[in-house]
Amino acid sequence: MDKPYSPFAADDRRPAAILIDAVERLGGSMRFSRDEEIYAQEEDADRLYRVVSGVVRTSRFSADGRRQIGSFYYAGDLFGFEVGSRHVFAAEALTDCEVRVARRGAIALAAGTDKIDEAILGATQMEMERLQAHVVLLCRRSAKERVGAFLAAHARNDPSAETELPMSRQDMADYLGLSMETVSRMLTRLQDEAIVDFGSTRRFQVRRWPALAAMAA
Amino acid sequence: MDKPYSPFAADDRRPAAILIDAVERLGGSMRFSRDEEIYAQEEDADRLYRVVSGVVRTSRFSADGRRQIGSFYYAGDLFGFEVGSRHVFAAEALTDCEVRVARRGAIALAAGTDKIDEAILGATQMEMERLQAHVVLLCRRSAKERVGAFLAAHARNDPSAETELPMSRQDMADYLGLSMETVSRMLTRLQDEAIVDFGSTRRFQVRRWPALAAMAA
DNA sequence: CGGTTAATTGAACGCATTCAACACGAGTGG
DNA sequence: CCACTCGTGTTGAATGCGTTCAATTAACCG
Repeated sequence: MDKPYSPFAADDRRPAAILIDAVERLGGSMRFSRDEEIYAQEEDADRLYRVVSGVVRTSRFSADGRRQIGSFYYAGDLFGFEVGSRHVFAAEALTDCEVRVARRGAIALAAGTDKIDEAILGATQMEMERLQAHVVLLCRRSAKERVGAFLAAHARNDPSAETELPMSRQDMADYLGLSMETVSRMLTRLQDEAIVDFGSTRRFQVRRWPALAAMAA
Repeated sequence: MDKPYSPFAADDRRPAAILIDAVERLGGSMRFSRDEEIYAQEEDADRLYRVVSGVVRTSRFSADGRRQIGSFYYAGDLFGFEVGSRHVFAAEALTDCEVRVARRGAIALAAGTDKIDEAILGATQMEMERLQAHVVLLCRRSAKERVGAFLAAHARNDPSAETELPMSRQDMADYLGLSMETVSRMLTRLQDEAIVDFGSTRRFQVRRWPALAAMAA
């Protein structure tokens, strides 16, 4: 099993091992093209998903049309268990992607109900940790810090390499609770301060990791 | 068992029934006076708690000293299971209160590991729903809407009765991601618009429920 | 009562938004 | 190969919302 990479996951991913395994063995493979819906807001949440390749985005529209991005999921990540019996967020393919899907019932049969509950609990708690960190980020941090933290999360696996951002500025904005323009401004500012260096609009290189990492804390 | 009241809980609290029961039967009773710590940030999370009387607040200090309030828990609410093995938030008595406490291990022995995992999973998912709603609130809503939603959540059980707010303006501010002054200003504004009516600083009556409820959506 | 903390109000500031114009890149067709 | 277009991203200027700092008032508790 290849080591999963996710900028948003907590470091310890052990509890999910059994789920990853089960989805891998019992799941069917599906392909989605860019912007295609994987599941809808309010849809029954009786499946577990794992990204094989590409990137998935979860989002939610409020009554007034404002969009909130829940998270981004990368190759190796599990998703679709964020909440109770119905999905609060919809999931869409951010890029063309391949996803493995397994019914919860099938996993429970194969692994035992207690095992799956324990594993889902572990995975859910990791997700919750991320959410709590996100609340703090949104509540207590400036636009520059939010954007910096976002870049740091994406670069953290290999800060010396060039990092690709698969999502649009609008996606970043809707995740960070900012306007697209502010995201753009903060990016140029981080660039002006020689903290990062954007080769193209969606590729960047970290110049001063300590300064960037400090924003993620 | 009296019906639990919590302004922040999701409507369906069924999954937690077994936990409530277990904590009730196996737990010991503890009393805390105002502002006393129930458990600390980073402390081991091997216990489950249930509020018998009074109000509990969970909070977290970041490195730079800024405080974030996680949630408030009222009589009947379970808390202490927000996340993995260590508490991310600390818990304090907001008012003098009585709390029942049980070790997870004891509950598992009595109810079976699978049962407790299932129940904790259900409770965790409810907590996550609240967190997701909170993220949307913080990301996408104005100060007035946030304060309105907060009041609506507290008044929703009995919108025609007078509602008491047990927490300070600063607590509200740290929960809503606003400054204390802004909270105060928005409250007077809601009062000026005849949406609510404050008899004293911590007691209010809803005047126009539809207008207030609209902010909670 | 006086002393203390909590809450409100005012004024000035600053950060992020909004609206608008412009730049850039990829793809298309002449 | 260049002109054109469309989507995406950047930049500028003006506005406004929420913060900050400071002063005042209200509630609480001895």
